[in-house]
Amino acid sequence: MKKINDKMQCVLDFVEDYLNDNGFPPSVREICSAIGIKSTASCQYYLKKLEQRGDIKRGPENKKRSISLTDNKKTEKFLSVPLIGTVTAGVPIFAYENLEGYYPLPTEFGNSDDDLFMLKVKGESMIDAGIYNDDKIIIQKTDYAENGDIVVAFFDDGATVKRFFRKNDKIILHPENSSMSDIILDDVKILGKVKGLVRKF
Amino acid sequence: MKKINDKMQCVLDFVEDYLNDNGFPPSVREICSAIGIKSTASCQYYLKKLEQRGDIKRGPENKKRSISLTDNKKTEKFLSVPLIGTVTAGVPIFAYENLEGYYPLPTEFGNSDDDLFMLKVKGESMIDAGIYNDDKIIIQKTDYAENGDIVVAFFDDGATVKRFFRKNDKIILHPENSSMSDIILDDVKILGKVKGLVRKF
DNA sequence: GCAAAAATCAAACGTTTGTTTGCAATTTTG
DNA sequence: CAAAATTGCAAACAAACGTTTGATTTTTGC
Repeated sequence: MKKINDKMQCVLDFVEDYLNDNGFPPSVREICSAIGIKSTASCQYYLKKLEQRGDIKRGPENKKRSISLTDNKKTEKFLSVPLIGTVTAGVPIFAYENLEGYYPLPTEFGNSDDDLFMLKVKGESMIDAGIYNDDKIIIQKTDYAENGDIVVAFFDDGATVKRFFRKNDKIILHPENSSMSDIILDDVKILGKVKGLVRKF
Repeated sequence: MKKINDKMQCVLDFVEDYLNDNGFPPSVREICSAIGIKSTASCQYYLKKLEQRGDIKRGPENKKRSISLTDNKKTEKFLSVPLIGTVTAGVPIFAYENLEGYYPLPTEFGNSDDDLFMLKVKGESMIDAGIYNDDKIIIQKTDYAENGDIVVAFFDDGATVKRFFRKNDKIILHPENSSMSDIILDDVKILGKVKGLVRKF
């Protein structure tokens, strides 16, 4: 009884697809007509087996459309991190206008998506640290940085990615690019630390 | 009519939670008792408003439990790509033992997860191309490559990442690292092309 | 080839559930 | 304050749906 056969797979596939397409589960009769069986009893028959195998779960008796996928079928946990478009002076970073969408990330980057965001890198100022133009960097919100951290800081009316140092009461924003020079400031607004990046070739 | 008020928010929250907990949507009456209203008509009233605002979607008339969240609420679509641990000679790459888990990726890397996999990079042979040790690279399965592609090839009993060239009937696997030299072969088994990477600092 | 098991069906039944209607209470607005 | 809009209720209807039963067909194992 542990084996899965064609029809069972059909039912399972259909339920998955239907859920993906509609956001709610199919009814028994919808499954019937989808996989080409004429009796709802046959469908029940398969559903019972799929439940026994642990592929699906069914709600309490008589609840309409109460089929759900079990965890081993459900997509694994992941983070959904806001991808910020442009950073402009004045407008708060996380204003809706700046939001380009949400980006899925594995949980290894954090436990909650609350303190993470992403930013598209413009420029070559960090190429020696392996951060290239158009990379999407993953940033953990914080206003504090330690020496050597790669940070996103507010500078010159926009966000900039640099390596951070504090020396003799001055802040040094160091570009990892031998053709560029350090930015030295009295104070700086730090948006977060760079925790990772995603690149598309 | 564009504003959301407490009760509407309650309904919306409940629907979201219910969907998360059960995998299928609540019925109108369940919403009623959850948020403490006694008439199903009142619930319809809120559901209609939420639908007008675009927060939820409702299925065709009379379909039971056909509430779904709209895309701005739904977790966006994403890919679930297998992350391969070690590549060993003999064992098929996609053997279960080699599978370290699944990794979420945005859909910009492909439409289906079928032809993608990921690999953890070991070594420094591609640092000049911005691929570092311990990076996770995203690979599209293919056995054909064009000049200049960064490929994953089977070489020396394992997978190696190199830039690919074909010249005078020879295959050149070129490491992007000035301290390493080209590998020249008569033939090579290509596993795929590198499409992107994910790095964790 | 035959008996047992598995798969499928049609039909009917009772529940759950979406929908509607009409009216009352409350809040907002001019 | 009166009119209008909003919010709420109870009740009843009809549609969609899950479930069950018992029979029929198909497959399987010997």
